[in-house]
Amino acid sequence: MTKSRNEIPRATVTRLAFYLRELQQMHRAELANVRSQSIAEKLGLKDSQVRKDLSCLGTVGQRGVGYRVDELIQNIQHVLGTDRAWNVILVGVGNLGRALTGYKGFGEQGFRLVGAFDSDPKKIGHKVGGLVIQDLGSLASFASVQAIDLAILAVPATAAQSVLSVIEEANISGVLNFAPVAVRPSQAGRTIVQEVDLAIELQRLAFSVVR
Amino acid sequence: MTKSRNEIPRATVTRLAFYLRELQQMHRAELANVRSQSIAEKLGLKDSQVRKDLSCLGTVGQRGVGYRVDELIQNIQHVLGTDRAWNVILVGVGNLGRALTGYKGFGEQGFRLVGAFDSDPKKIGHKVGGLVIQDLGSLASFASVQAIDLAILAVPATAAQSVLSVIEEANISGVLNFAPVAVRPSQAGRTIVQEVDLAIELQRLAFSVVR
DNA sequence: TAGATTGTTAATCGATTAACAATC
DNA sequence: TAGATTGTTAATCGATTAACAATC
Repeated sequence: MTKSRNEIPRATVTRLAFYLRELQQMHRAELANVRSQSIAEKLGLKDSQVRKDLSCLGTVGQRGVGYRVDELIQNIQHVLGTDRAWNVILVGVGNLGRALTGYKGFGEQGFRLVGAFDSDPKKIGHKVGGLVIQDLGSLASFASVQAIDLAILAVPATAAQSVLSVIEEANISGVLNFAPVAVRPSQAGRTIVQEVDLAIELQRLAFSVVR
Repeated sequence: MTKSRNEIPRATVTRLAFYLRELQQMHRAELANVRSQSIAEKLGLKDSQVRKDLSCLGTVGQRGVGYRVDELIQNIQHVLGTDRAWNVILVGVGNLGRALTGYKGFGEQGFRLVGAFDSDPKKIGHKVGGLVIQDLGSLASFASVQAIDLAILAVPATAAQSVLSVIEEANISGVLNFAPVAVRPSQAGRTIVQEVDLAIELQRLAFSVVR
């Protein structure tokens, strides 16, 4: 079978999100049009790469002119699924979790932080970033009322796998895992986990510097 | 020209850092040996992928037995360059920056946070994570005395590019950029920048969930 | 030895790039 | 029209995988 029209390569998806970031900035600067070369230069890519990626959106450019910034933004958001709001909860209100509740970037891309959970009784009831910290035990009932799409997992490594089970049982479909351990969904193929490890990013940088 | 023995693909470098994380956990659990299949299962990869990656280390496995955990750890750290300590500074003590000073994972991988800088006079002189916040203006002189290897850039998007110039002038060779904007080193090829964007990670997750 | 697991090959798959016809 | 820039092709490059001989 040949590749369907709207199957988008993972590498392209990542770049589309970076294009979006630049385009939103251009939009704020009131630029109406942009060429593939301008985007490419900002991100250190080839212009042909940018055009190839953008062609996945279902053709929006004008030959001789370029792309409309606002149209591109809408198209990318539609492909990424961020043309609607996503309800997100934070699980684990430690050092990092606390910072994430104040992170502006999530809201700007349509991710609404609507709940915060922890298992430490000393934290429960206190507020963080405008949210009352709730007990992990009430996650399932909360999720069934609130329609939660995603969870940010920011608990210690030792707790990550078992907390993931709780998240899975609450029927949350995606997890962004900041815990420095690989967690695996128990039921095959239900919850999607995306790993983020800040120390690993630093290691990748270190490697680049040494070479 | 054929590929040199110690050129390691970027994709492999990233996975090696993940292997390292698992191996360190196994080491703490006092496991002496490990098979490629065990590592693969934990991370959702193929065993042949793991073996291929590990073969970049210059052969450490024993047929019929597996790999020695401690040997593997040392080899990966050597390749990544984290078999020595790295001096890191934080630039931008906002919400996220503050959390990063308390992030244990950096220290565990050999990254020492040795300085914190901000341009806000109200913050200067105060302490964060055991470090006195210094003025951005004193970054260059601090770096010349302290031998700084890397900088974590956690300033607002609007400031990122100009602060990068300050970092470059201080001869710091690598920057981990958390600012949600692409920054480009001014002098060609000197400072290496690695982008991390937490909102983009959430967008990638959203895409996976929708598909 | 028999059983297990690596190291490596070759095939396949996916991603990047240069080039240029199409066309605004 | 002339100039510019897209959209797309085909070539190249890089990464993944199955399979199995080598060997502990």
